[in-house]
Amino acid sequence: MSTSELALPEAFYARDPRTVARDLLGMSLVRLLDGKRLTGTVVEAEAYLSEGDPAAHSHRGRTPRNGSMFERPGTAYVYAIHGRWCLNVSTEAEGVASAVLLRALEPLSGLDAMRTRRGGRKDRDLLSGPAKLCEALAVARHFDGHDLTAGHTLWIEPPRTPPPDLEVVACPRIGVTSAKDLPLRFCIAGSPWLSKPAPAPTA
DNA sequence: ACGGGGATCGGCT
DNA sequence: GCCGATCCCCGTA
Repeated sequence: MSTSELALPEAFYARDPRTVARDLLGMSLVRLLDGKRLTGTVVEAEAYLSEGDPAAHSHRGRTPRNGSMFERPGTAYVYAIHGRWCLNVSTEAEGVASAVLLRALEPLSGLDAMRTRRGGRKDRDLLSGPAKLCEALAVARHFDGHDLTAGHTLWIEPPRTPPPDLEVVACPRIGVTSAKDLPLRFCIAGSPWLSKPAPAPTA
């Protein structure tokens, strides 16, 4: 069907996951579903590093599950945790295991479909968590290995009207049991759409 | 408003 | 069999 020319290219993802996570803030995630366009603005993302990061799934080497983390930058890595799906993007370089986890989005379009899929929860809770956004956008295991740079069915693109001067805060990641203190969670400061509040930016 | 605990299930030991 | 890169419900204030 349709293919978007706007999808962020491999070169965007072929950088340090911290840089990619920060630069993804303000971008639009687009999901084509049943002829409808469901979109949201990325407001929260976490980096998982290829080296010195015991919280990364790839820390103990390649397995059948985490293989997409090693694929070319811009490849989707979808994994299950506690019976739910979460969406990552592979970063850095092919053969190097690093990724950015999409943790929260601000709803932009296709809200009715999202509300249906999320069981009529408050709009505030449609996309405010890594597994919530996957449920709202119908992202599941079949997207593991999907090429997000192809502009097909699921991709990320720049916003129509670029927001002026985004204020970004970095803080520790949510839910990890190791490497708790690394400031690898990146949020748009003051956004009401985060999975959890983030500290105020240090002036 | 906030925090504790249970549900849930695929992947790995 | 155990352990999560989670979510939701149900207590308390």
